[in-house]
Amino acid sequence: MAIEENEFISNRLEKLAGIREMGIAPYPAHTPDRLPVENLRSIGETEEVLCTSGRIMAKRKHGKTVFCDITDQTGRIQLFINKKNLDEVGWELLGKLDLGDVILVSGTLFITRTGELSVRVETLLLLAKAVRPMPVVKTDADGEMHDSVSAPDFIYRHRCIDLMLNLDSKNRFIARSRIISAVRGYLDSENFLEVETPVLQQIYGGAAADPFVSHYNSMDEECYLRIATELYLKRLVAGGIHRVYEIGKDFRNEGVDRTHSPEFTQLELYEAWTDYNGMMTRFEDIVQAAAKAAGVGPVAKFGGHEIDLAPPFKRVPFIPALHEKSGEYLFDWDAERLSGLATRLGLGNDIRDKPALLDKLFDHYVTPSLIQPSFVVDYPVELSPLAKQKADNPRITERFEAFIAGLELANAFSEQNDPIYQREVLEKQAAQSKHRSGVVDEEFLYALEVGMPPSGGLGIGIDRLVMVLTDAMSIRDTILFPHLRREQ
RNA sequence: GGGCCGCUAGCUCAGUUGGCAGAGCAUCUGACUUUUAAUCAGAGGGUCGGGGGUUCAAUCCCCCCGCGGCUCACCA
Repeated sequence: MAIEENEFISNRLEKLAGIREMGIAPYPAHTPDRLPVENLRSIGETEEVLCTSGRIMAKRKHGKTVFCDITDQTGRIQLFINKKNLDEVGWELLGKLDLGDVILVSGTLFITRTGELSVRVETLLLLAKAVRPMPVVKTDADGEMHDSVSAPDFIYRHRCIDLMLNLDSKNRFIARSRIISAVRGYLDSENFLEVETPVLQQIYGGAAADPFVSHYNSMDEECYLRIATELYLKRLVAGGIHRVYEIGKDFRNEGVDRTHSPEFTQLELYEAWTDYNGMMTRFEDIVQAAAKAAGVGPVAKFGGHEIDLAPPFKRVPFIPALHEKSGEYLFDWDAERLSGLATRLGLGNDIRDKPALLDKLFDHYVTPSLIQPSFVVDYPVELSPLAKQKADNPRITERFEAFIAGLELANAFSEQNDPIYQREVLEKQAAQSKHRSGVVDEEFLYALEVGMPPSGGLGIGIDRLVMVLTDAMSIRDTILFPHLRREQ
């Protein structure tokens, strides 16, 4: 299929043909040594002939002088191209260059009358001709952007354009990469071992979510994309890898919104000889490391809030907080009464069981107030099938969820390691839940039966962490290629 | 899946109480040897998301569909 034609593309294709007719290869195989644009800036004025390359972002023609701005990953620099400094071929080539073309230039560096460091171009080489035009962004004297690309679907579908033109977006993805790197660095320095567990699973578990279903032809069996790594990582703890983590994609076949993506990146770590208190410290440490990597100070700005990231984070007990915010002792209400309240609040009327109702009501009453980093602790046991109960109160578990800016960022608990209790819970759950077809993960239970040391486990939504640290209002802005419906 | 909003030139967006489709930037032609949102003169560029309906006439009103955003539901 030929590329879609329009005035702009055919225009450029003609120039491309013209360049070929000149005997110039428009996509040469390799380039001579070049300096990053940033290096030229730090060198400043010089009579030495230097070489750099980049994409043409602006072109200002003045007869026999042409000014171009080119950019590479390190920055922008102006080219001063004068007919008298260039050979005839170079000058003819210049006439066939457009915004977006990738070029290589060499020349000396000088400062123009208006005070801008510029390359006095002596040789000009084309490295890649752009046949598709890209939007032009201009910044006026007040620093205001004109014609920036803002349509969300355009940005998500053509991320290459977004990265070229929207500095905020580019910086966000750089920050994301550095955050993940810093998290790894922290965990590695604490002697955690990074592992990889199956993405393609015959039994999925570790969370309550609908999976993506696939089919393995040669085995002729149904399989699933993982929804969590939990049940595999705990087998490793039982096996003696006492500090272990995985950073990877989980897949949940559920609705998409500002804070949910069908494939998202999760860190799960498990650590023996500690409990959920240890996980709070780990979470605080990881947030510190990530914030530092993202260049965020002790106070992060997010959606107009100022968020103080300095530890220790606030502890908010689940049940007392719910009682305080709702003004009612909801934990003592029965399911019917809770359901009535939920319905009146417009929270949906199809929820029947009490724990789910409490969770829903907590979301309504308490979560929006959790702007500053907070650990919601001591969840009702029914909401936490894989967590250990408190020694002095079996109705609640040693579990926390971490919230920042009203976003749930992490979930952690003292891991349940009683194989008899765990089997009961999982079998009951498998029988009731729409998410399981009556199947429990026997290999996971086998590991608990062999014996797993007391451990803490922590899962962190990396995309949401990036949201908080880069002031992104949608999870899609933190994912390079978010899932979109197919274009018709 | 429900509700609301949006879709107009390559990009950002006006607009029409239903009557020849608009601007800035970008593109093309010309002028210009230190400009920087360069400037000046001229030109081209549209299935007004798609389909159907109402009407003398639809980009505009109605219906269906597509895509997107927000929101609700779902979601440990």
